[in-house]
Amino acid sequence: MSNISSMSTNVSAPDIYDTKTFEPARCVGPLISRVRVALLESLDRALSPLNVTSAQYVILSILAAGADSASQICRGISYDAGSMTRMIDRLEQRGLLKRVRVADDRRTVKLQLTDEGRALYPEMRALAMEVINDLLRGFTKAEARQLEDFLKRMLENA
Amino acid sequence: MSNISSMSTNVSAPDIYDTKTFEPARCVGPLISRVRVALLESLDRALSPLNVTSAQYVILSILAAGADSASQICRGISYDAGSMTRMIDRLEQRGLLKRVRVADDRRTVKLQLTDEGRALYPEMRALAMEVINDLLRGFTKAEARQLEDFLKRMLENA
DNA sequence: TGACAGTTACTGCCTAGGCAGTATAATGAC
DNA sequence: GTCATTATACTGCCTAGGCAGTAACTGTCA
Repeated sequence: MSNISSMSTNVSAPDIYDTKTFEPARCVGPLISRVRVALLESLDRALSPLNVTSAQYVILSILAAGADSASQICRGISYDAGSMTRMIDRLEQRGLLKRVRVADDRRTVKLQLTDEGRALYPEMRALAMEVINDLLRGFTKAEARQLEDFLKRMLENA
Repeated sequence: MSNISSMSTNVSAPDIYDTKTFEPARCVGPLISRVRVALLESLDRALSPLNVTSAQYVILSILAAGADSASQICRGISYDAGSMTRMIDRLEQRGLLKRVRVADDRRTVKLQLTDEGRALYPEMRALAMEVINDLLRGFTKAEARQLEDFLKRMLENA
């Protein structure tokens, strides 16, 4: 069976779960939620020596990936703009980043890592990588790439 | 490359991500979080006509799967016991379940679906199934089983 | 140019989960 | 049989995200 619609018959792939056998508590939904919880718990534990939470790390990693404004980050990860304001407050208070008003668009505040943020980020990144590698223990690289592919396809379907 | 350690050399599978190429914002971590958000958003949208939230549905589905006490559910999904008390309050107020004190262990309260809960649950289940099937659009059944397997293996690693 | 819509950041309010502490009941050790 | 330990549910407090409303600002278009 192919998951690609036939050009001649236009049939689509069958539904994965059917009414007779669908077990809500055992399908991919709860699995994804539980994996996420496990991941965040490990991440918080790993980052705690640096006095950084997993949520803070997420923001910093997006910043490090090139984003530089609050709204940009919010769009990128569907994060609430109000929460983002307060998250930035905390990160600023923690000394990891700073707000910089820019002249060409006085609505936006540019976000920049402080010296401490720049110094600490590689450590966070290394710890996070360790956590994820550990969660993927026993996976071949091909399997991991396939998992990424599955998740991306689910996102495209949403 | 095999993901099974060789018996003679005892080498383990290589790490999935390495320091040089690891991109925190593009690895499985954020993907899982985003898929979860997308899933819950769709679920909430689908269940809203029934006046049930995705969080409430989750509890009911575990109840329907055989669990019958609060602590049992909390253990099953790593849910906070204090939050569970209030969640049950809401579900009771919504008329979907009821607390039943039992004689053999007077600490526990048994949770039972009300008539309305029993009547409504199949509809919730059908809607949830639709949401997940939609998220898995284009997947073959083999791919979906493999995704489940990947997630279970990650949970075992945690 | 000036009204108007869209964007950005922020604030107040609400909800919900996490954590710590408590009361009651059951269990186990001795 | 009594006392300590554990289990269960609950409560208060805190934190953080979602939503709605606001103010400042930009860009557009009549």
